[in-house]
Amino acid sequence: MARPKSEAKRSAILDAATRVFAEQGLGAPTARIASEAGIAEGSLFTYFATKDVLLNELYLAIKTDLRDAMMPGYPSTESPRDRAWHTWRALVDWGAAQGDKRQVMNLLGLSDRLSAESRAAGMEAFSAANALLNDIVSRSPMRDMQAATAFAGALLGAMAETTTDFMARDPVQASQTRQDGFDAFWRAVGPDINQGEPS
Amino acid sequence: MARPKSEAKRSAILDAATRVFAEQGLGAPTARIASEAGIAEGSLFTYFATKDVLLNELYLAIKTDLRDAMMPGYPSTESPRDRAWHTWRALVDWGAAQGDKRQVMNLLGLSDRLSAESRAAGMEAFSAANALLNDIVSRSPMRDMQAATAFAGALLGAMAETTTDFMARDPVQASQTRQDGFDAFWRAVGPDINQGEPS
Amino acid sequence: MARPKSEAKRSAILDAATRVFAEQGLGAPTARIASEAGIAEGSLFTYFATKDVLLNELYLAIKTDLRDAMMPGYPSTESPRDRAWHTWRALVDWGAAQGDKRQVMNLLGLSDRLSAESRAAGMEAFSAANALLNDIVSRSPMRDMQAATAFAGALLGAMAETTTDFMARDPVQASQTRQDGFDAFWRAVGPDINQGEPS
Amino acid sequence: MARPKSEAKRSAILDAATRVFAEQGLGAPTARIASEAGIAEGSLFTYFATKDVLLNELYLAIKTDLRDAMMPGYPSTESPRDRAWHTWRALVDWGAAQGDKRQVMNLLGLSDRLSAESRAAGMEAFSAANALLNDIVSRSPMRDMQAATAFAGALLGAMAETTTDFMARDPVQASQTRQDGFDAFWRAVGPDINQGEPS
DNA sequence: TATGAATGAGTATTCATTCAT
DNA sequence: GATGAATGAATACTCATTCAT
Repeated sequence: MARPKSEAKRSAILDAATRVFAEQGLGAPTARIASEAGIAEGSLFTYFATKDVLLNELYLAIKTDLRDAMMPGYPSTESPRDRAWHTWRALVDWGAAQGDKRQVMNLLGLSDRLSAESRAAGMEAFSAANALLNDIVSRSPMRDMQAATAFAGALLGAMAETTTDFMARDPVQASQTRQDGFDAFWRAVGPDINQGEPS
Repeated sequence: MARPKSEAKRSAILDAATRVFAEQGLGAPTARIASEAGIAEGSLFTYFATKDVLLNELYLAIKTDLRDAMMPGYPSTESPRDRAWHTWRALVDWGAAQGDKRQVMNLLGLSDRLSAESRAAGMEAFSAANALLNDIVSRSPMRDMQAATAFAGALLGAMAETTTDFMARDPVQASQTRQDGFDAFWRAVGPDINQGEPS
Repeated sequence: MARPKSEAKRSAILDAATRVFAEQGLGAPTARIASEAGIAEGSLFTYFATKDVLLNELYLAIKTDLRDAMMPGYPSTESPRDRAWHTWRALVDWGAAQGDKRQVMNLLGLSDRLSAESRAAGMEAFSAANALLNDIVSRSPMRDMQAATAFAGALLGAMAETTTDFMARDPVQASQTRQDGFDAFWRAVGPDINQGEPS
Repeated sequence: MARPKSEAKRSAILDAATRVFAEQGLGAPTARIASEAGIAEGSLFTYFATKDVLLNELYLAIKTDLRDAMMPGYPSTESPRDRAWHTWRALVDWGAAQGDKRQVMNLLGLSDRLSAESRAAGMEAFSAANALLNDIVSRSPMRDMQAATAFAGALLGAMAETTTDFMARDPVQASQTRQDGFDAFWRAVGPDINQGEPS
């Protein structure tokens, strides 16, 4: 095969797209992304057939990146609270460190150009987190809710998102904010105080 | 010719824009909005000099609408928890009822076409809510945080948003979900149990 | 209405398209046509929504032009041969005078971008000629053929086309060539010599 | 490495081009042709330096193919009418059997991408037919025309083309149509009835 | 003021051709 | 010679904005 498609080039495009979309929104020209990636305008379409394909694959790449950031050091055998803390910390630190990725992930999440398949695939990446949430919710005051686990997951995402915003806004306090955010989350979703042991 | 430009037409444009942006994103053509509003393509620019002006004024209009929805029946003299509940309920019901407005508000919030002034003006609209949050936070475990009130406000917004999503997804359970969401919020931000009185 | 769509501009576009397509083929850029018509690149699409629409409407316009060229002075009450001669002459003179139109009509006729509707509408324009052909064919040696009239019409078109080519190639002999072509056509399709009267 | 470029591959490209151009017009991508021919995109340019070269050589190949189809069994010693009939039959049968080739030949004939040389070379292939036409025309009513032989040749081509169309349209009647077409041709171009012997 | 035609810069995508492997 | 990735000019069509009516 003559000059195989370079994985490095593919990554360069995804990285460039992340930067450019973060700066200019999803309406940014593909030509801008190509030049940012250091390739010719037309070459982008060798790697991603259309802009929509690029958008969808970028979403998956970012979700995968996030998942990979949450795995290392996961304390499977510790208490739910410890595991929740690990997850929270990874989530929030990733968001703070990968500002562009986080922003683009949100942009894509709201966009109508994301296919249902991509959305579903994006969720699948977090089955581990779901198991944890199940565990937590079973002892939570929310335990009787319909769709309690999904709701808890959504709250986790939303509260972590908020926390990340504040960490980015005031980096000096970042580690304290991270803790405060988690405490709030744990109060909201953690074990029922009148019922369970003090976690 | 005291007030030549018709206020009704201005509203029609804002309403049409809300509908069209919700359906097609902020990239939707102004021509589409004009036709949806029942006016000529060019007339839109009599009311809003550029598309960016329209975007910014739409944001303010929606924020104002939301604020107006939260005022009636506000129980100024009741307990913080009652006032918080009123606020929560208004917020979440508005979101559920005004799906398009909520969606467009989020779209605009993420957009880079929103001026800093608009963003600031959007916040100002909620000074009443801020006073309440101040009150709540002073008795909350978060009381020692930097920017505690702002953080609590952001959490309120994020958790209400999440709750609204779930209410829209399962209308049968909506009123229960609304309550569950509030309970979670109150656990997270409400008074410190070891310290304050049960509100 | 503010500045109504100008019929003159529409014609200018069709004329420009005829010239440009004749010179560069149907692949010629719409931008070229617009500039040739003296309007802005985008204005072309005010008059013809897509290039395909332009192609189809151009075909109809040319066919109509041809039909209109064949009507004046049609000797309805004369002998078939006289009527045939009038038709032939009009056809062949139009082709010689309107070289670009003839060429583009052929180009479009072969193109797969012509809709079935356009093709059908293009034929309808020539119902008068068909009546004449019917008349002629009934006395012709071809009278027993399946689809004799259609076949005779196709031969008329093909032979006139050939004749026009030779007239254009040698203008000095044009009027003689026109006559020779007709004579050949009449021998081929005209009345059976062993049977009918010498027309 | 006496003849490194494979003749088989060259033919495969020409065949593929015929099929693809017939289906999609001359604007079809070279990449499509290459893939249809079972070779790599770039390899096509080893055999044909540019697309225009391919177009011109394809034209010649088709013309040659047609000429070769007309040679076998040519009754050199028979009457002009018999020889004409043989020629007509070969021509028309080739057109009916080789629909794609005929169509592409016409497409190319109208195209401005065909060089004058190719056009001339295409004609040369038919010197045998020209001799025959000369013979026929000398006894024809057209005998006094300027360029009579060329005109007769053009009529032959045009009438055969028309006949082929009708044969393709109604295959059941094909052999009858073939005969009817020839009869019309012979009436148009054959010997002068008042003068020559009944051929 | 209202209208909608006119404008032309901007955009995703295609494709003949080149060239590193 | 064969391959197919790389290139960038070219092209149809869109759309915010202007302006003649």
